[in-house]
Amino acid sequence: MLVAVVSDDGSWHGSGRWQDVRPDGTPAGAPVRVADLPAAIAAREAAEHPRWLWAATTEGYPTLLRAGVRVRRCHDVELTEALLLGHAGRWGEPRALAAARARLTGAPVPADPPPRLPQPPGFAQGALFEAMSGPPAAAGSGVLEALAQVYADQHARIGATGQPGRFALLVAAESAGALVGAEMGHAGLPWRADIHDQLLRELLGAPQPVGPPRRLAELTAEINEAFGVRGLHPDSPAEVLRAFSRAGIEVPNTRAWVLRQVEHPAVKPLLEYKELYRIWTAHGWAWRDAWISEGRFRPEYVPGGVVSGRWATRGGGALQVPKVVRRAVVADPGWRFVVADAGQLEPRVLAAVSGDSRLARAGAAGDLYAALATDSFGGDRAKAKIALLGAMYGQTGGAAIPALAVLRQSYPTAFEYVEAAARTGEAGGLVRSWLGRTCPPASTAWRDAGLEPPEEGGSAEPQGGAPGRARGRFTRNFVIQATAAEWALVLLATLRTALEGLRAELVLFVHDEVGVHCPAEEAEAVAEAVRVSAGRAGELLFGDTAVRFPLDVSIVECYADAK
DNA sequence: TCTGGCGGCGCC
DNA sequence: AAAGGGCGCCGCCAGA
Repeated sequence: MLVAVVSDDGSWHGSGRWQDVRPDGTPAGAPVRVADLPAAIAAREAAEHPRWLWAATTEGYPTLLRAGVRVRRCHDVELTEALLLGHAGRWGEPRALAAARARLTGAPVPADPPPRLPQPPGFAQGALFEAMSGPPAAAGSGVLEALAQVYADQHARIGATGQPGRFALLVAAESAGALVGAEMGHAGLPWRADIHDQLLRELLGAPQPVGPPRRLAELTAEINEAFGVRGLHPDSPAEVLRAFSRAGIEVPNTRAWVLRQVEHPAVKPLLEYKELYRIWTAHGWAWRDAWISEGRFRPEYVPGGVVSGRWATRGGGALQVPKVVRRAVVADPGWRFVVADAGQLEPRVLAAVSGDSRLARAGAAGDLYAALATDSFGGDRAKAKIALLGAMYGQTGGAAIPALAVLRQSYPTAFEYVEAAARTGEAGGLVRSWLGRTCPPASTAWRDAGLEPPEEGGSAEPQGGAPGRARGRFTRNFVIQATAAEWALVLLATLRTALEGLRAELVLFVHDEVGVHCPAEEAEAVAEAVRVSAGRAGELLFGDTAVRFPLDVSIVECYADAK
């Protein structure tokens, strides 16, 4: 059963209405008013586990979670609309429920509300902020009708895609991902502020009332001494470039890998400075004070926030936590982390989607690169790896050239799969993931490249030169990265279901890695659930394929000890 | 003084 | 080992 649901005032903790809807989107009963939305949803969820049809998971689900209410399934109209618009080559059009309905009725299409700003928990979330942002778009009368009407239309549009079964799976996974994202934000990642402080002091020295901590100040002095100057700021690329120039060394920029090739006494302290400076500014004491509360790091996840379908976060940098800082991620007493990451996910995805049976046979092995090396690269694993990475990312030079030639020769089907995606992109066309997520049109890429977008109707014009090649690399990678993201999303959704009935909670999801926080006695069961879910994800996406998707699973007390 | 673009680096 | 694809975040820097 599908149940359209809306909050009367958008708060999701007062009254609301719902209405049963048939799978084709036609109403299956009259609207029903409920006085206490969280309580009513909880009761109905317990009774029958309906699929909840709502405008956007981000609108109400966090509030429901705070009220202790979880749901098993939903259909997120906004995320689905974004997928369908993209599939139709209409990337970037407004995706909110109100916009989707306006397109159906011929009314003027309202723009989406601007995305919220990054906001650490507890900051300005009171009445003032809510008053400033106004009532949510999905409140008020007519919303139930809009939900049913737009759902029916989306149902029909999914059916009209080239691969309706796959696209339906994508829509279901995207909605499930939205639930997981909210639940992970609610649960938070266990984070020991005291250990964080201790490791910052070990790395950086004591924090100072004003200015950088002791170790950074020392390194600044060392760098100045090495250059024979005073007052140089190591964090100013322009000043560092000038200092090297005065020393007779011309470098194109001050990136770490460039400096590593330079012989000069300033290089060593500069490299150490960069590393520590990054930790201080991005994950130092200020970050900890803003983002850690009650022993938890609660970033705001944005499922589908990246064009490839990967998640993004709003504030907090949860997907870029430096490895050294992960020592602060410690399970509660008596609890463990089960951390699992997919090994060699992207080449396995290429093997599966391309239908290259020879590559798929290699993908059946635990080490795909090694199997590939034995098969065609004379046992040279490094060369096999370079070949695959080069093919997926569009590398054109260096050591990749001979490796790519071997790949083209021995695995022509897989090679052609990514080549075709690159050609399509360079010609201004669109490519799709396995389940049907579609890349943005070329005009977007051109804007990103600082060029004028093409004239109306000219989006299929080929674009030569560097921008065209850049778009070719983008579409080449998109078909792989977006499909890998789908595999991970399906794994996540499957795992979420498998964890029902346990105390275990999903607390971590980083592209191809998941983390579950659970009582120690549940750890083995959780580890097994993750492995089973990975297998299921492969089957759901690719059906009968020789390719396997093995996981590295660790049971640890500290995240830094995973793998 | 404020702001957008960019350099640089963290993660996958 | 590097470069190639995707991001977010920070501070610098030049221009309004």
